[in-house]
Amino acid sequence: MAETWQEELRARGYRVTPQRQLVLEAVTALEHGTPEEICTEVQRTARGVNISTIYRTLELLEELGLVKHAHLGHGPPNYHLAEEAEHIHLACRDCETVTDVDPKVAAGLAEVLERDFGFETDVHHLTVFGRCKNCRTK
Amino acid sequence: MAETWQEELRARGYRVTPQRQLVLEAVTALEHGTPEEICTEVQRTARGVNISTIYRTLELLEELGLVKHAHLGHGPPNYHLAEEAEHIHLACRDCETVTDVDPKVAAGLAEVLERDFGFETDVHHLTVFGRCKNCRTK
DNA sequence: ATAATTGCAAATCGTTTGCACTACG
DNA sequence: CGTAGTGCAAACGATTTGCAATTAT
Repeated sequence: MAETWQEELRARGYRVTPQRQLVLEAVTALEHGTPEEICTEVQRTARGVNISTIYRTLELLEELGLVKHAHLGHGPPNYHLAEEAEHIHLACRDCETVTDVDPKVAAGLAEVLERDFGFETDVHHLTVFGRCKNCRTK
Repeated sequence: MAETWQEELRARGYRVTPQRQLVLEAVTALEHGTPEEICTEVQRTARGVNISTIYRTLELLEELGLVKHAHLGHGPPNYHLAEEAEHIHLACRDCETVTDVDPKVAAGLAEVLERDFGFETDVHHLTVFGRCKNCRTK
Protein backbone atom coordinates (compact mmCIF):
# COMPACT_ATOMS: atom_id res chain seq x y z
CA MET A 1 0.00 0.00 0.00
CA ALA A 2 2.63 2.49 -1.08
CA GLU A 3 0.16 5.07 -2.33
CA THR A 4 -2.80 6.24 -0.35
CA TRP A 5 -5.88 7.25 -2.26
CA GLN A 6 -5.37 10.79 -1.05
CA GLU A 7 -2.05 10.99 -2.81
CA GLU A 8 -3.58 9.40 -5.85
CA LEU A 9 -6.25 12.09 -5.89
CA ARG A 10 -3.77 14.95 -5.63
CA ALA A 11 -1.51 13.40 -8.21
CA ARG A 12 -4.35 13.61 -10.67
CA GLY A 13 -5.14 17.20 -9.83
CA TYR A 14 -8.16 16.39 -7.69
CA ARG A 15 -8.58 17.63 -4.17
CA VAL A 16 -9.04 15.78 -0.94
CA THR A 17 -12.22 17.01 0.68
CA PRO A 18 -14.08 15.92 3.79
CA GLN A 19 -17.02 14.93 1.59
CA ARG A 20 -14.87 12.51 -0.37
CA GLN A 21 -13.45 10.98 2.76
CA LEU A 22 -16.92 10.55 4.19
CA VAL A 23 -18.32 8.95 1.08
CA LEU A 24 -15.49 6.45 0.98
CA GLU A 25 -16.00 5.68 4.66
CA ALA A 26 -19.73 5.24 4.11
CA VAL A 27 -19.17 2.84 1.21
CA THR A 28 -16.80 0.89 3.41
CA ALA A 29 -19.19 0.80 6.32
CA LEU A 30 -22.28 -0.14 4.33
CA GLU A 31 -20.61 -2.80 2.20
CA HIS A 32 -23.52 -2.66 -0.25
CA GLY A 33 -25.09 0.75 -0.44
CA THR A 34 -27.24 2.70 -2.84
CA PRO A 35 -26.42 6.38 -3.41
CA GLU A 36 -29.38 7.25 -1.21
CA GLU A 37 -28.19 5.02 1.63
CA ILE A 38 -24.66 6.30 1.31
CA CYS A 39 -25.99 9.83 1.49
CA THR A 40 -27.89 9.09 4.68
CA GLU A 41 -24.83 7.47 6.20
CA VAL A 42 -22.66 10.46 5.30
CA GLN A 43 -25.21 12.86 6.71
CA ARG A 44 -25.01 11.19 10.09
CA THR A 45 -21.71 13.00 10.55
CA ALA A 46 -22.14 15.88 8.13
CA ARG A 47 -25.74 16.97 7.78
CA GLY A 48 -25.10 19.49 5.06
CA VAL A 49 -23.76 17.16 2.40
CA ASN A 50 -25.91 17.19 -0.70
CA ILE A 51 -27.00 14.10 -2.61
CA SER A 52 -25.58 15.51 -5.82
CA THR A 53 -22.17 15.54 -4.20
CA ILE A 54 -22.66 11.87 -3.38
CA TYR A 55 -23.33 11.10 -7.03
CA ARG A 56 -20.39 13.16 -8.24
CA THR A 57 -18.10 11.61 -5.67
CA LEU A 58 -19.14 8.05 -6.41
CA GLU A 59 -18.48 8.67 -10.07
CA LEU A 60 -15.04 10.00 -9.24
CA LEU A 61 -14.16 7.20 -6.86
CA GLU A 62 -15.23 4.69 -9.45
CA GLU A 63 -13.11 6.37 -12.10
CA LEU A 64 -10.17 6.10 -9.71
CA GLY A 65 -10.90 2.43 -9.30
CA LEU A 66 -11.64 2.72 -5.58
CA VAL A 67 -15.26 1.64 -5.74
CA LYS A 68 -17.41 -0.37 -8.11
CA HIS A 69 -21.11 -0.69 -8.63
CA ALA A 70 -23.50 -3.40 -9.69
CA HIS A 71 -27.14 -3.36 -10.74
CA LEU A 72 -29.30 -5.52 -8.54
CA GLY A 73 -32.75 -5.81 -10.02
CA HIS A 74 -34.88 -2.71 -10.47
CA GLY A 75 -33.65 -0.31 -7.87
CA PRO A 76 -30.72 2.03 -7.79
CA PRO A 77 -27.19 0.71 -8.24
CA ASN A 78 -25.23 -0.74 -5.42
CA TYR A 79 -21.76 0.47 -4.50
CA HIS A 80 -18.95 -1.32 -2.75
CA LEU A 81 -15.20 -1.07 -2.38
CA ALA A 82 -13.25 -2.27 -5.37
CA GLU A 83 -11.02 -4.40 -3.18
CA GLU A 84 -14.07 -6.28 -2.05
CA ALA A 85 -15.33 -6.51 -5.58
CA GLU A 86 -13.99 -9.97 -6.06
CA HIS A 87 -17.26 -11.67 -5.48
CA ILE A 88 -20.50 -12.29 -7.27
CA HIS A 89 -23.91 -11.31 -5.96
CA LEU A 90 -26.78 -13.60 -5.14
CA ALA A 91 -29.88 -11.44 -5.06
CA CYS A 92 -32.96 -12.92 -3.45
CA ARG A 93 -36.13 -11.88 -5.20
CA ASP A 94 -38.21 -12.33 -2.03
CA CYS A 95 -36.29 -10.82 0.86
CA GLU A 96 -34.12 -8.65 -1.39
CA THR A 97 -30.95 -9.48 0.50
CA VAL A 98 -27.67 -9.77 -1.31
CA THR A 99 -25.17 -12.47 -0.54
CA ASP A 100 -21.59 -12.31 -1.72
CA VAL A 101 -19.99 -15.49 -2.92
CA ASP A 102 -16.61 -16.40 -4.30
CA PRO A 103 -16.27 -15.75 -8.04
CA LYS A 104 -14.83 -19.24 -8.41
CA VAL A 105 -18.35 -20.57 -8.66
CA ALA A 106 -18.69 -18.76 -11.98
CA ALA A 107 -15.35 -19.84 -13.38
CA GLY A 108 -16.90 -22.67 -15.35
CA LEU A 109 -19.52 -20.39 -16.84
CA ALA A 110 -16.93 -17.80 -17.84
CA GLU A 111 -14.86 -20.51 -19.47
CA VAL A 112 -17.73 -21.81 -21.57
CA LEU A 113 -18.73 -18.32 -22.68
CA GLU A 114 -15.15 -17.57 -23.63
CA ARG A 115 -14.70 -20.78 -25.58
CA ASP A 116 -18.09 -20.98 -27.29
CA PHE A 117 -18.92 -17.33 -27.82
CA GLY A 118 -15.67 -15.43 -27.52
CA PHE A 119 -17.37 -13.51 -24.75
CA GLU A 120 -15.24 -12.00 -21.99
CA THR A 121 -17.18 -12.21 -18.74
CA ASP A 122 -17.09 -9.35 -16.26
CA VAL A 123 -17.18 -11.69 -13.28
CA HIS A 124 -17.27 -9.05 -10.56
CA HIS A 125 -20.34 -7.53 -12.17
CA LEU A 126 -22.29 -10.76 -12.13
CA THR A 127 -25.55 -10.88 -10.25
CA VAL A 128 -27.56 -14.03 -9.96
CA PHE A 129 -31.25 -13.66 -9.19
CA GLY A 130 -33.22 -16.31 -7.41
CA ARG A 131 -34.38 -17.29 -3.95
CA CYS A 132 -32.20 -17.67 -0.92
CA LYS A 133 -32.15 -20.61 1.46
CA ASN A 134 -34.17 -18.74 4.06
CA CYS A 135 -37.01 -17.77 1.79
CA ARG A 136 -37.22 -21.22 0.23
CA THR A 137 -37.81 -22.96 3.52
CA LYS A 138 -40.77 -20.76 4.40
CA MET B 1 -52.58 -24.70 -27.43
CA ALA B 2 -55.86 -25.51 -25.76
CA GLU B 3 -56.21 -22.12 -24.11
CA THR B 4 -55.54 -18.90 -25.85
CA TRP B 5 -54.31 -15.99 -23.79
CA GLN B 6 -57.53 -14.17 -24.65
CA GLU B 7 -59.57 -16.83 -22.89
CA GLU B 8 -57.15 -16.74 -20.02
CA LEU B 9 -57.67 -13.01 -19.70
CA ARG B 10 -61.45 -13.24 -19.69
CA ALA B 11 -61.39 -16.15 -17.27
CA ARG B 12 -59.65 -13.92 -14.80
CA GLY B 13 -62.09 -11.09 -15.25
CA TYR B 14 -59.79 -9.01 -17.46
CA ARG B 15 -60.79 -7.71 -20.85
CA VAL B 16 -59.29 -8.27 -24.24
CA THR B 17 -58.46 -4.90 -25.70
CA PRO B 18 -56.71 -3.89 -28.90
CA GLN B 19 -54.00 -2.25 -26.80
CA ARG B 20 -53.22 -5.53 -25.09
CA GLN B 21 -53.09 -7.40 -28.35
CA LEU B 22 -50.78 -4.81 -29.84
CA VAL B 23 -48.43 -4.83 -26.88
CA LEU B 24 -48.14 -8.58 -27.03
CA GLU B 25 -47.49 -8.41 -30.77
CA ALA B 26 -44.85 -5.74 -30.25
CA VAL B 27 -43.07 -7.78 -27.60
CA THR B 28 -43.10 -10.72 -29.99
CA ALA B 29 -41.79 -8.67 -32.89
CA LEU B 30 -39.04 -6.89 -31.00
CA GLU B 31 -37.76 -9.94 -29.13
CA HIS B 32 -35.94 -7.68 -26.67
CA GLY B 33 -37.72 -4.40 -26.12
CA THR B 34 -37.80 -1.66 -23.54
CA PRO B 35 -41.18 -0.14 -22.65
CA GLU B 36 -40.26 2.87 -24.75
CA GLU B 37 -39.41 0.75 -27.78
CA ILE B 38 -42.52 -1.33 -27.35
CA CYS B 39 -44.56 1.86 -27.20
CA THR B 40 -43.05 3.12 -30.44
CA GLU B 41 -43.72 -0.21 -32.11
CA VAL B 42 -47.33 -0.22 -30.93
CA GLN B 43 -47.81 3.34 -32.11
CA ARG B 44 -46.85 2.37 -35.63
CA THR B 45 -50.31 0.85 -35.91
CA ALA B 46 -52.16 2.77 -33.23
CA ARG B 47 -50.87 6.28 -32.79
CA GLY B 48 -53.03 7.11 -29.83
CA VAL B 49 -51.77 4.51 -27.38
CA ASN B 50 -50.28 6.06 -24.31
CA ILE B 51 -47.02 4.98 -22.68
CA SER B 52 -48.77 4.49 -19.35
CA THR B 53 -50.97 1.88 -20.98
CA ILE B 54 -47.82 0.12 -22.15
CA TYR B 55 -46.51 -0.04 -18.59
CA ARG B 56 -49.83 -1.22 -17.20
CA THR B 57 -50.18 -3.83 -19.91
CA LEU B 58 -46.66 -5.16 -19.51
CA GLU B 59 -47.28 -5.55 -15.82
CA LEU B 60 -50.47 -7.45 -16.52
CA LEU B 61 -48.92 -9.67 -19.17
CA GLU B 62 -46.09 -10.48 -16.82
CA GLU B 63 -48.52 -11.34 -14.05
CA LEU B 64 -50.25 -13.69 -16.47
CA GLY B 65 -46.92 -15.28 -17.24
CA LEU B 66 -46.99 -14.29 -20.90
CA VAL B 67 -43.94 -12.05 -20.84
CA LYS B 68 -40.88 -11.70 -18.66
CA HIS B 69 -38.37 -8.96 -18.13
CA ALA B 70 -34.71 -8.74 -17.32
CA HIS B 71 -32.49 -5.87 -16.22
CA LEU B 72 -29.63 -5.22 -18.57
CA GLY B 73 -27.27 -2.72 -17.01
CA HIS B 74 -28.45 0.80 -16.22
CA GLY B 75 -31.20 1.40 -18.72
CA PRO B 76 -34.84 0.45 -18.68
CA PRO B 77 -35.86 -3.20 -18.37
CA ASN B 78 -36.09 -5.48 -21.32
CA TYR B 79 -39.20 -7.48 -22.14
CA HIS B 80 -39.60 -10.68 -24.07
CA LEU B 81 -42.07 -13.51 -24.43
CA ALA B 82 -42.05 -15.97 -21.59
CA GLU B 83 -41.85 -18.89 -24.01
CA GLU B 84 -38.62 -17.50 -25.33
CA ALA B 85 -37.38 -16.89 -21.83
CA GLU B 86 -35.39 -20.05 -21.79
CA HIS B 87 -32.12 -18.35 -22.42
CA ILE B 88 -29.60 -16.25 -20.58
CA HIS B 89 -28.41 -12.83 -21.69
CA LEU B 90 -24.91 -11.82 -22.58
CA ALA B 91 -24.80 -8.04 -22.37
CA CYS B 92 -21.83 -6.32 -23.99
CA ARG B 93 -20.73 -3.27 -22.05
CA ASP B 94 -19.25 -1.64 -25.15
CA CYS B 95 -21.73 -2.10 -27.99
CA GLU B 96 -24.68 -2.71 -25.67
CA THR B 97 -25.97 -5.60 -27.73
CA VAL B 98 -27.60 -8.54 -26.06
CA THR B 99 -26.95 -12.10 -27.14
CA ASP B 100 -29.16 -14.97 -26.08
CA VAL B 101 -27.52 -18.23 -25.21
CA ASP B 102 -28.71 -21.58 -24.04
CA PRO B 103 -29.28 -21.76 -20.28
CA LYS B 104 -27.31 -25.00 -20.25
CA VAL B 105 -24.14 -22.96 -19.96
CA ALA B 106 -25.25 -21.87 -16.50
CA ALA B 107 -26.32 -25.30 -15.32
CA GLY B 108 -23.06 -25.87 -13.51
CA LEU B 109 -23.28 -22.54 -11.75
CA ALA B 110 -26.85 -23.18 -10.64
CA GLU B 111 -25.84 -26.56 -9.33
CA VAL B 112 -23.02 -25.18 -7.20
CA LEU B 113 -25.20 -22.41 -5.79
CA GLU B 114 -27.87 -24.91 -4.92
CA ARG B 115 -25.48 -27.32 -3.27
CA ASP B 116 -23.24 -24.85 -1.42
CA PHE B 117 -25.67 -22.07 -0.59
CA GLY B 118 -29.14 -23.54 -0.87
CA PHE B 119 -29.79 -20.82 -3.43
CA GLU B 120 -32.38 -21.44 -6.14
CA THR B 121 -31.17 -19.76 -9.32
CA ASP B 122 -33.62 -17.95 -11.57
CA VAL B 123 -31.79 -19.02 -14.70
CA HIS B 124 -33.97 -17.17 -17.21
CA HIS B 125 -33.31 -13.94 -15.35
CA LEU B 126 -29.56 -14.28 -15.57
CA THR B 127 -27.62 -11.58 -17.32
CA VAL B 128 -23.89 -11.80 -17.79
CA PHE B 129 -22.03 -8.57 -18.39
CA GLY B 130 -18.80 -8.40 -20.28
CA ARG B 131 -17.47 -7.78 -23.77
CA CYS B 132 -18.57 -9.54 -26.89
CA LYS B 133 -16.34 -11.13 -29.49
CA ASN B 134 -16.75 -8.19 -31.86
CA CYS B 135 -15.75 -5.51 -29.43
CA ARG B 136 -12.80 -7.49 -28.14
CA THR B 137 -11.17 -7.83 -31.53
CA LYS B 138 -11.24 -4.08 -32.09
C1' DA C 1 -75.63 -1.10 -18.08
C1' DT C 2 -71.55 -1.14 -15.61
C1' DA C 3 -67.14 -2.22 -14.24
C1' DA C 4 -62.66 -2.50 -16.46
C1' DT C 5 -59.58 0.10 -19.21
C1' DT C 6 -57.74 3.95 -21.31
C1' DG C 7 -55.65 8.69 -22.17
C1' DC C 8 -54.04 12.53 -20.17
C1' DA C 9 -51.74 15.38 -16.99
C1' DA C 10 -49.62 15.70 -12.84
C1' DA C 11 -46.81 13.41 -9.33
C1' DT C 12 -42.85 10.72 -8.11
C1' DC C 13 -38.27 8.62 -8.08
C1' DG C 14 -33.51 8.45 -9.15
C1' DT C 15 -30.07 11.09 -11.31
C1' DT C 16 -27.83 15.09 -13.68
C1' DT C 17 -26.73 19.84 -14.50
C1' DG C 18 -25.95 25.09 -14.31
C1' DC C 19 -24.38 28.36 -11.47
C1' DA C 20 -22.92 31.33 -7.67
C1' DC C 21 -20.33 30.56 -3.51
C1' DT C 22 -16.72 28.09 -0.74
C1' DA C 23 -12.41 26.10 0.38
C1' DC C 24 -8.23 23.11 -0.89
C1' DG C 25 -3.58 23.52 -2.32
C1' DC D 1 -4.99 33.56 -4.91
C1' DG D 2 -7.01 30.64 -8.41
C1' DT D 3 -9.35 26.66 -9.56
C1' DA D 4 -11.68 22.47 -8.12
C1' DG D 5 -15.47 21.31 -5.43
C1' DT D 6 -19.81 22.20 -3.14
C1' DG D 7 -24.82 23.23 -2.17
C1' DC D 8 -28.87 24.44 -4.11
C1' DA D 9 -32.55 24.51 -7.21
C1' DA D 10 -34.07 23.43 -11.46
C1' DA D 11 -34.00 20.04 -15.37
C1' DC D 12 -34.29 15.40 -16.66
C1' DG D 13 -35.74 10.56 -18.05
C1' DA D 14 -38.26 6.64 -16.63
C1' DT D 15 -42.21 5.14 -14.29
C1' DT D 16 -46.59 5.62 -11.53
C1' DT D 17 -50.92 7.51 -10.26
C1' DG D 18 -55.65 9.98 -9.95
C1' DC D 19 -59.36 10.85 -12.48
C1' DA D 20 -62.79 11.62 -16.00
C1' DA D 21 -64.01 9.70 -20.43
C1' DT D 22 -64.31 5.43 -23.11
C1' DT D 23 -65.36 0.64 -24.20
C1' DA D 24 -65.56 -4.55 -23.68
C1' DT D 25 -68.67 -7.66 -21.85
